[in-house]
Amino acid sequence: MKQNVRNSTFFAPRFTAMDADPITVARRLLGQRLVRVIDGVRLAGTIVEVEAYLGAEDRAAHTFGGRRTVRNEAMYLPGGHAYVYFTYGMHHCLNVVCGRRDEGVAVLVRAIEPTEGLDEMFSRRVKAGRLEELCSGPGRLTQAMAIGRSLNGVDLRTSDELFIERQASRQLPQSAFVQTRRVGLNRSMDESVLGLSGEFTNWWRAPLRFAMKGNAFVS
DNA sequence: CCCGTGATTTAT
DNA sequence: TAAATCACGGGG
Repeated sequence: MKQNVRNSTFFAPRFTAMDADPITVARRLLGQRLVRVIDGVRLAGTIVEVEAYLGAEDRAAHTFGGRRTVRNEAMYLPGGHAYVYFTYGMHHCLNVVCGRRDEGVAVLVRAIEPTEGLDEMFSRRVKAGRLEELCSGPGRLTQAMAIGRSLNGVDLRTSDELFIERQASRQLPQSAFVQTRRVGLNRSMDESVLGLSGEFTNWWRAPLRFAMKGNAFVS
């Protein structure tokens, strides 16, 4: 039975405050609701884990050094757009572009706590495991929600296929989330480099991963 | 720990 | 043209 999209939750207010810097947006995104609509069916979950990528000065960012390629072009769109890329020959990753046009900054969505369309999401996952593994990981959540390159560059503030609904009425207090180094980065980024700001920064150690404290759906 | 997988980037 | 890389996931 397909869920009728014309219900109250479908018209929940959109989360649109994505034109700030990626660290601010990362914290704001925790607790918001990521929504994917396919054939009128809602797939949704609460964002519980994200990572900030700081652009030209960030060794781990696809836009490091101001690099502009066909792949990362969407990351230079204005804040509020989606940057979806394909990696390791089999996984897609979803990023929320932040800041202003041409800044090249974004937030990677690493995990959500699934709340709607669980059956549909399980059926899309090759390995249907426990609920805690359904959308916990950047590649897992894109597979469960059928987020692929066709959604690269869409405006999350206006799209009816992929968007974010305002869930938490205010920003989470610092005590509600943990901050750690980012996952999956090459250790060569451990060397400190002189960033654009003129200060030495260690991008491997930089605490740019944000996760809701004690949440079982964090990857 | 290791490997599948293939687009993208970088080196030659 | 070839090699290396990769914001990962699944299996041992």
